[in-house]
Amino acid sequence: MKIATYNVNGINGRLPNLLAWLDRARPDAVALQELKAPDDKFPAAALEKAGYGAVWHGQSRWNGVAILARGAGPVLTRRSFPGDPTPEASRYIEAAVGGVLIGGLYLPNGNPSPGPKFDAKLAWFAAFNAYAETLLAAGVPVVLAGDYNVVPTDFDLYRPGALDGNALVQPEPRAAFVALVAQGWTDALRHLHPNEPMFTFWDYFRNAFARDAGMRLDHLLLSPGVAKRLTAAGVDRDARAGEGSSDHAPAWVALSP
DNA sequence: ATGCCCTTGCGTCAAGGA
Repeated sequence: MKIATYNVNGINGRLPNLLAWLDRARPDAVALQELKAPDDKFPAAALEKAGYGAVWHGQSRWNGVAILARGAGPVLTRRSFPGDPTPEASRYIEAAVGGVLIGGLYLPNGNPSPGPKFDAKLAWFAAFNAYAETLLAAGVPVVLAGDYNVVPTDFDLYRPGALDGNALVQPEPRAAFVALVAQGWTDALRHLHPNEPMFTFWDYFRNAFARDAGMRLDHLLLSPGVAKRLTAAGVDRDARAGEGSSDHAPAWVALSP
């Protein structure tokens, strides 16, 4: 079973890119972020035609998350999590696919830092960590997949110091990510690739992708039972290279049955 | 210190992104 996370940066504007990647990568389940589309503009018919059922939580212009499942409908469990400080923003969706509970998240960016947006990021992160702990306590197979808007360490960044002052690299969100993983989750890409950066995002500015001036922002955290089934993990960089691509690339894990 | 580039909306600019 292959599970991916992909910040599409506008699902309608980049629908051809998304469909082409689905056709190549054939993931069984996908968490999507930054739909930038309200619920009634979600391209359900086009995805259905491509063989994917979907549940979504849209919002006009910003945010927006969805979960896709190949050859099936994801079984929706939540469109926000208990304790979400800003449930009016579409940043979480959760569904069961193939016996795995998938939490799809889009954590607030938090810039500029410091400031109210940074404070809101930390508040969202703290509330999410509390919810994640209840998922672990439930003992069910879970994958928390999404754009965490955190560069966990300097190794996850093309040049240490390149983002000084940026909300993505501040000690507080980094500590929150460490605390989340410490609950018992496995950071799948880092676990299987301890010596490669595994970037998932490259700025549109300054020819960043060609220079490989990237960062690792998109993560798949596995509950203990799922982690035992982990056989491979990667980033589909070719999806970032194409014309009209998102500034993120899909990240994925493969699980044994 | 800021812009670079790119998205969406009822819009020919603003706001958010990272």
